Amino acid sequence: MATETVSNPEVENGYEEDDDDNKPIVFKRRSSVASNSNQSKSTPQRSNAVPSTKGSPLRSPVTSPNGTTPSNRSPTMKSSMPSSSSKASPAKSPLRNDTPSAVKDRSQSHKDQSECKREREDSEDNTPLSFILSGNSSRQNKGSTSSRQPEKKNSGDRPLDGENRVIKDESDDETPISSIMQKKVGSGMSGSKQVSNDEKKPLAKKLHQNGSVVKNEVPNCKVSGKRPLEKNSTADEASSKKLKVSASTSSVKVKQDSVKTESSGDKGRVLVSPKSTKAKQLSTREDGTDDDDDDDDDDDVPLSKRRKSVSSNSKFSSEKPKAVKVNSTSSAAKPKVRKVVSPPSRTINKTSNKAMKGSKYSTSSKSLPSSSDGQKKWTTLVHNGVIFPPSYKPHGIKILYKGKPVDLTTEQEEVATMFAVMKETDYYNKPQFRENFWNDWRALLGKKHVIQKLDDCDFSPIYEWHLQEKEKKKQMSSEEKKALKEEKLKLEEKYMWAVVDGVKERVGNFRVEPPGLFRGRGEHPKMGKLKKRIRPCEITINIGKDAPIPECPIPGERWKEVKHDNTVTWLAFWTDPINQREFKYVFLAASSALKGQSDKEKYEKARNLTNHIESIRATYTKNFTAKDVAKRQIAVATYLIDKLALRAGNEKDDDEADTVGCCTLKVGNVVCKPPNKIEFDFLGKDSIRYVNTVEVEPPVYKAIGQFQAGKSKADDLFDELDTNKLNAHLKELVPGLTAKVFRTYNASFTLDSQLWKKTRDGDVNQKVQVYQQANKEVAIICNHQRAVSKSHDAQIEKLDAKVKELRTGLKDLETNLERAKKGKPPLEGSDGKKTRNLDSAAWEKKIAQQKVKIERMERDMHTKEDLKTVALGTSKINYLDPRITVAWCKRHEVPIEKIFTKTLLAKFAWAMDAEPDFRF
DNA sequence: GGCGTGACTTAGTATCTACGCG
DNA sequence: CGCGTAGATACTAAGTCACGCC
Repeated sequence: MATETVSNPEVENGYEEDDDDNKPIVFKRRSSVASNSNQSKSTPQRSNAVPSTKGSPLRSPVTSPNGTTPSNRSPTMKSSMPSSSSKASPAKSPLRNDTPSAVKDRSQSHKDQSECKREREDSEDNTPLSFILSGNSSRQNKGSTSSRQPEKKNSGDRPLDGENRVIKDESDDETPISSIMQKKVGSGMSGSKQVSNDEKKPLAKKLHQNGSVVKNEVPNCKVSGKRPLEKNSTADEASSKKLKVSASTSSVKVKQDSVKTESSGDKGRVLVSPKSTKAKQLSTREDGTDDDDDDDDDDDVPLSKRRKSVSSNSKFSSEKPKAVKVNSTSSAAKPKVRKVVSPPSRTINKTSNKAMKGSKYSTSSKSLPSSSDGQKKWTTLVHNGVIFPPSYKPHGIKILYKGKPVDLTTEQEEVATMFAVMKETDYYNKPQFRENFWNDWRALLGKKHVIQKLDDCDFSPIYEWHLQEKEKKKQMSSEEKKALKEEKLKLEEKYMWAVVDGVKERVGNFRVEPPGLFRGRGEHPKMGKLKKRIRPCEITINIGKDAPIPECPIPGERWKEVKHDNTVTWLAFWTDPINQREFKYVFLAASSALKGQSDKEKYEKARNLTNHIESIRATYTKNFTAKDVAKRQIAVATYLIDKLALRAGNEKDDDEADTVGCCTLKVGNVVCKPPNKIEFDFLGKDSIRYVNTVEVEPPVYKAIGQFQAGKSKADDLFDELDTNKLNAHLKELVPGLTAKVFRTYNASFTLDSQLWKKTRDGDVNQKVQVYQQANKEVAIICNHQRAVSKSHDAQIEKLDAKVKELRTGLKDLETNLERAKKGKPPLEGSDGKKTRNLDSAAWEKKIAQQKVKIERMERDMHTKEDLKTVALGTSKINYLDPRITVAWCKRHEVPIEKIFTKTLLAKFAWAMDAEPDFRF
């Protein structure tokens, strides 16, 4: 929603920026630690502990006219705001449930809506529609098995009823890594003024302003970025990084003092304070422009001016003027050279070769490949290729055919084992899976084999054996396990790293996929097919021209081909054995500078959409009634993508699962419900079901009706449209714009506004809850679902039992209080033991503690129930601009590691020095 | 324009790990 | 101090989108 820039106490009271960027931020450490994740996770709100409506078509009760089962998941629709026009329809408060909390929710949601409306009005409509509207989306899961239901959307708006409650233990946190990385949110930071300033302004305006961004442009993660990982990294690596830090700092004109070394505990990380060097360096290097200037001084610049400067600095924005540039990465970039084997990289980084041998990794301070040039992704690339899975060791266990043991060759046994092992999975009984498996296995058995029918095979002996092996493994002593692990590590170590332009980077998937049975999602026509073992002769290696060619790990075999293409980022690839038209690539890990760079560009592109969203919405709104059908379809499709965060929807082949996205929606996926609601029900990516009923603008409603007219259910709704046309159109509006940018935009925008709006004073765990709530909003908008864990019900039951127990205890305490007041001794405990005699005050204290405990546990329970089908991780990893999170953590003194795992910290290294007042 | 190829991001789930609890 | 779990990571499937060719 439009950011309601409610003035934030935190801000006002202030955090102040330490003007001096040089000081690392130190967050207060609170004492006890145990602030467990549980608490941090729990959301205060309780959603009716409701029974999941598995299976039932979920509709948002409110929105769906027929009010089907209230679903836990059905997001309440917040309002069906028409897109650009600011006539937000009055809150329709579609609450799904009327539990007391829901009621509360509703009122809150009304409020939010009106706020939202107001904001939108003056905010030039930047609120992602999806956020505003997706409200009542009730999505559900694909499969029958797991009931993933969509969450109600409104939740975020619900009052965090537990928010201010003080919870014992919760206040503690350890000293955050973050603190190390963050800038102190300290005193009198100009930012605070700016912020409050900001607060009065419509978001849209703000968005054009904030200048902090510039500083945040930190393509290079090398510095702070990698620090967190060092903990685990080898000495070599660590040293290399340190080197790099210094190298880079010195190589660029930067304020050196912004680079800090600080140790957290004894981890000894090297950190860069927020307004770091990196940013400057990078920006300098990258675009050849030097942001430096804006940097620190920026703080004195009114926000209003700042944002502009940002734009001129950020790649994307700079693109604006020149259409061409915009696309830097994509279009402009790749073209011609792509296929050409890259020119010899001239500079060979000698150190890197050495480095591979395990010595030092001196870091070239040079920069990241800037993808703005589009073509060259690296100059030197050194790596050791890929590692292959061990060859199959036969176990000799025989399957039974019509009750009798059958001899199998090693190869036949291997495949039989793949199947046997899946005995307890859903796949095992799926006809399609069995058929595909049988076809491939039969080819190995040969036509004349004793085994003629899969159904007559009994694989349980192998399955039993498999279970035993698993158990054995589990029973190993921790020493044995450790030894095994080390051995594996030793074997793999050399494949884990690559040196890119002199920088040691982790390789993502350096293991060649082992053979197995294809586990396609949903009703995939190829499920169960044998994924054969990949041999070296099928693998193409991509490596620097002057780097040593990795030795083929399988004796007597060789690579298919060795290329030296520096316009691509893959290190190796092979063709997918299941789909010969596709490839499997080996890339660098997400923590690499190369990935970080493109990640940052992605977010900048989305962020730039803020500057155009208004006109885009105006355009499509105008075209809802266009004469030309194609034009109208584009308008409506864009609207849906914007409003509901739908995926583009490329065409699919028959040999893939039958799923759709926006452009491929079928007439039957959409039902018009007068007067102007549309019910969506389709399988999207990964065959995750999307069920949502939304109110749309009347012209959209009418248009959809027209698109359906005279067609059968299986026909394309948008028959004049495909993703190419849609994206071509979007590109006309804003260079570089494609359908998926809207998802990123909506997700990040939502997070940003929710955080600004909802964060209140409180302890860290309460704030973390606010974050999670916002994260959940996003997950719901994007329809990120997960299967309910097998043990979910049991866990809830357990918690429930505990709560009951606690309540009984509470009663006893209350009885004893009464007795104490009357001067009577306490009753005996349930265990028959004598209870200590206490005075009233002591009993009261105990009662209060007990209540807190109960509330906390109930909250945990509800959160668990609430989130059982919502996957928060996906959006965090892929859609939420980490700078929003970093800035929020800084503003509110929340240790960043409460939000990001170690891996995510490494991945988002480039974002770590975002300013506290960063706005998406 | 439509289609196939290629490269890269996004996705859910399987498996591993670390941590709190009895 | 072992056990069970939740959370983190690994794995790989399934998307998006650009390009080049016809």
